Amino acid sequence: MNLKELSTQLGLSQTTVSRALNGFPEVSEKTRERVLEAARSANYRPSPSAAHLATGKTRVIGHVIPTTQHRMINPHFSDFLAGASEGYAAAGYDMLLRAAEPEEEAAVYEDFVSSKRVGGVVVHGPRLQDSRIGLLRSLGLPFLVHGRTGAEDGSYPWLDVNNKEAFEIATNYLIKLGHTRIALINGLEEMTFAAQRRAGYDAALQNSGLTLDPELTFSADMVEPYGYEATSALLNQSNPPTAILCASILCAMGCVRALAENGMRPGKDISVMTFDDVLSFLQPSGNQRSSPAFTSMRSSIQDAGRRSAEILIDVIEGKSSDHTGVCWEAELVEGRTTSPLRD
Amino acid sequence: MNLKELSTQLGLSQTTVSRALNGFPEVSEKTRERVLEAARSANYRPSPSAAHLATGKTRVIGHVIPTTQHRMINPHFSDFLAGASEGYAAAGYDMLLRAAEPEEEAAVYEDFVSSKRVGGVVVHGPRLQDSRIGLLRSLGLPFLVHGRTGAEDGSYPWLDVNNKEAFEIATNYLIKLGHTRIALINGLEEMTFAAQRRAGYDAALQNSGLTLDPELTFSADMVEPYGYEATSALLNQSNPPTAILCASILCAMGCVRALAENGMRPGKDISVMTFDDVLSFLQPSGNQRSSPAFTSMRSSIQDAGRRSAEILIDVIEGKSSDHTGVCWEAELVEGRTTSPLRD
DNA sequence: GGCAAAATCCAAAGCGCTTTGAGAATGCCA
DNA sequence: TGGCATTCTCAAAGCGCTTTGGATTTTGCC
Repeated sequence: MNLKELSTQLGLSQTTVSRALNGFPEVSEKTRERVLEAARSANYRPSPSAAHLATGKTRVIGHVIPTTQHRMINPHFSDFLAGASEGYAAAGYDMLLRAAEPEEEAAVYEDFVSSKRVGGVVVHGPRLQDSRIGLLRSLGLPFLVHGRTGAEDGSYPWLDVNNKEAFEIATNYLIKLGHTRIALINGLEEMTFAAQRRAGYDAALQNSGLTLDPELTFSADMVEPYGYEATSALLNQSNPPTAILCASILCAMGCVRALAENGMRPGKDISVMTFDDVLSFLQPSGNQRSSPAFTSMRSSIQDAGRRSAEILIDVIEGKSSDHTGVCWEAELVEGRTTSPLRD
Repeated sequence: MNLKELSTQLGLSQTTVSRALNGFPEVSEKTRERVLEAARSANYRPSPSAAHLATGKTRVIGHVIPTTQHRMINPHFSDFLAGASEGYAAAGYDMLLRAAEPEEEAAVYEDFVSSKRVGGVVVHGPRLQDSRIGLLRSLGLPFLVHGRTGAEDGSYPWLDVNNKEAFEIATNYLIKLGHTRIALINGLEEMTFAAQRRAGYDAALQNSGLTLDPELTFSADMVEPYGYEATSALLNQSNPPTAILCASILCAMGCVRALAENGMRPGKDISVMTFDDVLSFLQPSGNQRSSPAFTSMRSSIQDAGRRSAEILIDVIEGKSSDHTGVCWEAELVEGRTTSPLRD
């Protein structure tokens, strides 16, 4: 069933039917009703390709999946996508995914533009210095950054968590509990989010007059085994920390695993705090209770995905161009993995 | 830059240029070279929408993301997608994602067909009785099932792991170690994969003359807190198991967490085995070693995604229609979480 | 009742590509 | 050198939609 068939069936022109379906004012309410009803019962869907060709607009948002050498798929990334896809679906948009090596990413964006495949893209994992912003701007491809670059100047749309503030709060929380040797198991510090977290951690320590011990800080991809490795290394030190701050709940789980192997209980023998992206597969489902119950700074990455989708669509449709940047505050959640320093 | 511009620039007709680009034999090698070079230097990309309109074919594969009430995004799902998107990218295909409530899934497929959005779909999470196969067949939309339905009759393409065999092997492995009280923390048994795993477990116990204790088996979504809950419940029983078999490494991690809280060490005080989908974010990255080192049945879900993509593309392009079903065997990996039953 | 204005509706062009059916150029042989 | 079979190239139609500019009908008002 296409427009032509539908319109002859209705005894109307294609113009009128198209206008009726797209909500143009030139068509009477009565006719519109009749058209909508016919379209519904005939199960008519306009062809997105034809519409794209005619209008130059496409209701598709592109995301590039980085395929690193380790084939590491960031679960944070997939939860973000899940949220975003809900946002898209609600607005009648679709999500297009393309796998690419990091060095191919620029070529993918160029391909998106010259083939007119997508109406906009979401940039993932921004770095302090990120050439993608300049590229996308020069390509004229609408975009939204999940996170920020280092030199974020309000000149492009982004959605981010206030990572510096979050880690300053977390570190201060541990300091207030009496801890002075606080380890940081951070993400890759070339990434803006991790650099900001580091800055928050540093600031809190300095404001309290504590010294930064380089032996207590780690920086790597936030996977479970990394949390395990880093914690094992910490426990082997001559003067181990009394509190550990993790950048992701995945690291935190690896951390707890290492502690358990060494007979240490988080919240009793040592304090553990983490940033919690509310990853879906770590949440209790159904009527089960009990999560790891970490003391954490919490901000749902899935919600961020949903909101990002909405903002980007607004940008593409020119509804509100004043979205330059949105910053969310993380929430402090007190769990059972922290306690005042003993003796 | 479009075809028309490119062809006038070359002093050729659109036909010739199109044929040169698409590898038709009617054009001389010399001309083809010239055309390809010009296309490259002009950074020309044909419009997928226009090509779609002209040919009726679209190089896009659809995936439906189920958005359950718990907003649970299966990390197994996302690792599969990561693999699949690599397979698509290699063949010049793209992946289209659409979020939908489970009950909307059928409507999404109908929409895909009537709007001609995709050239095929991958069906995720097949159940023993699954109406989607019949629907897709009647819609004439090419598809591949990741997994199988219960009544798999070789009449549709699928890629699956031999789950029954895998869990029979795993259970037998534990039995050989002397265990007789073996718990199963399984996935949702309405799903085929979980039902098959259950069947393998049952078969192994029966073949060894062991009795099935319903108190030792659990069935739910495979998230970490579920593994924790189930294990906690098991440890509270009057006659707790001496071995636990988990359906996912996520459950296994929850299981180990519960054990640790109760002062039990896997591989020492109790044996733990799991199915390992080789989830990327649990793998050590870089030069770190050490994973949880579970004794496990292993099969990479990311590889499955990649292969699924290849098969589905073959089906769509009519290259090989004899792909009715592909069954992979899981590999037994001996880790440090199992040991012979003591006393 | 008559006329302008408003409300409806329509034919046709065009988006960028593929592909059919036919024409021009080339090579080969007698 | 002429005639025929190949080889290469082309103009034009069509895919399903939107949108311009114009035609037709209805309405409002004196």
